[in-house]
Amino acid sequence: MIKLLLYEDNPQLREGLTMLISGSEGFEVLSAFKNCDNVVQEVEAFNPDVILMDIDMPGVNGLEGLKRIREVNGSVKILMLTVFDDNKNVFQAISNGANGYILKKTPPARLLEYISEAQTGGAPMTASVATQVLKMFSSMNNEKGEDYNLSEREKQVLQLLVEGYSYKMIASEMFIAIDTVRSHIKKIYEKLHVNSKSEAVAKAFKDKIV
Amino acid sequence: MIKLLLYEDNPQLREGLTMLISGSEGFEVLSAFKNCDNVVQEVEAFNPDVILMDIDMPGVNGLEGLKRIREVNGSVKILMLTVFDDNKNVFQAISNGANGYILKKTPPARLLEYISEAQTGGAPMTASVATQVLKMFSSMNNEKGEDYNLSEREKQVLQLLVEGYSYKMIASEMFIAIDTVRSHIKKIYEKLHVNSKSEAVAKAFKDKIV
DNA sequence: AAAAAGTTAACATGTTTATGTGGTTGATTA
DNA sequence: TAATCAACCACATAAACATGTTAACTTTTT
Repeated sequence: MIKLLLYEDNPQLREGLTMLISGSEGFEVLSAFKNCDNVVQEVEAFNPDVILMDIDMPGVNGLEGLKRIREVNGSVKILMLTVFDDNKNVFQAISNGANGYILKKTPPARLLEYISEAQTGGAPMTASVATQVLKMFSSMNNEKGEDYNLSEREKQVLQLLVEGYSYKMIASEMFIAIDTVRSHIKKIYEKLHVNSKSEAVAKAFKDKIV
Repeated sequence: MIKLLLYEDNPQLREGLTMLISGSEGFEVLSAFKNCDNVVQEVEAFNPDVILMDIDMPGVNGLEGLKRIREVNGSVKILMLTVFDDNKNVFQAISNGANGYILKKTPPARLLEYISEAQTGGAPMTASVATQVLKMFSSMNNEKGEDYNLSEREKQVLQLLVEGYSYKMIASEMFIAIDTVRSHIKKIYEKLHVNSKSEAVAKAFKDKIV
């Protein structure tokens, strides 16, 4: 039996969702509220498995409610409900520890699946929301223009440099002579267009070589 | 009618998926291949709407195939198929422009939905995969844990170290004696719990001090 | 098969760092 | 007011690093 709390300001939708969920085998809505004004106390009192949280509510809204809950409870699953797949809200919700982000137009059967998935550790999200997430993900990640053509061995050496190994330690770690380490490093400097260990390490991070 | 190409090395699964998809109203598998060796030519020849791409294939695997397609075609929708929800592969696939990432155990009916969603611009992913994505998302966005209590002056020195300045250059840049630079750096090492320039630089990046 | 690139290694020379010990000054805090 | 801390400076020594040259051998590419 999955126990839920519901936060939704629209009375019709609140009633409808409660009826739908509580009327389904294995689901029970413990209580439903029209805003998050006392969300912390309510969550503590009812100790639900999953919370359905509308984003747009008068008073304390869903994002703020999410934050408040996460300050005291990191384990309850929270599914955000919204009418839009709004970029900004999605980002906010994810950063604040929401477990999923689904649209209100989600068909009832699917909604119940999503709740189950959230309860078992999944992060259900509608495809349109996932699109936003993926866009953000790839935009904030990498551009990594140059390749630098480091050979395998050179990458290994650079990796160890980054980890703070001295030439001597690298030599012993890689079973080669210290002079060979020097050779590799010289080559690395040429390829990265740097001339010191620190610069190489910095570049390795910046350009995500390691 | 959604036109698909299928890449999957397992003959049974390949046949099964082809039968399933082509046997469904509104879907058509144009062709199915057991590896990505000629993926670019095939995609150009068939011009599909959606591509189902297995990750693990002999020869050119799915991730490499994805990359090759994206080099010449940014619009075709590509859904990655895998048996696991493997962290590393998910990351790779997303970075390389996959439109969705679904598990092979996905029930047939749901698979068809996913294909439709991808075709209309969504990014379907199973809840378990989404969990990985969200974890990565919030981990790369986190605030630095420790503060390390670096003084203003120490931060400046560290900043210059990261940029590859030698002690001498730092001294002249900051209008202080080289021995003072040493003092600062010693203090920095203590505070960061490191004992070499490279480690300090690496830590500066990792913990977003600079 | 020839050319190019990668890996290994040695030798030499000068520079830079890491580390220790010592100190002065001025501002903040207990 | 005494103590603490940040910022400053100096001298000394051993270790680590940067740079140059040379060269044998292997693998990959052309």
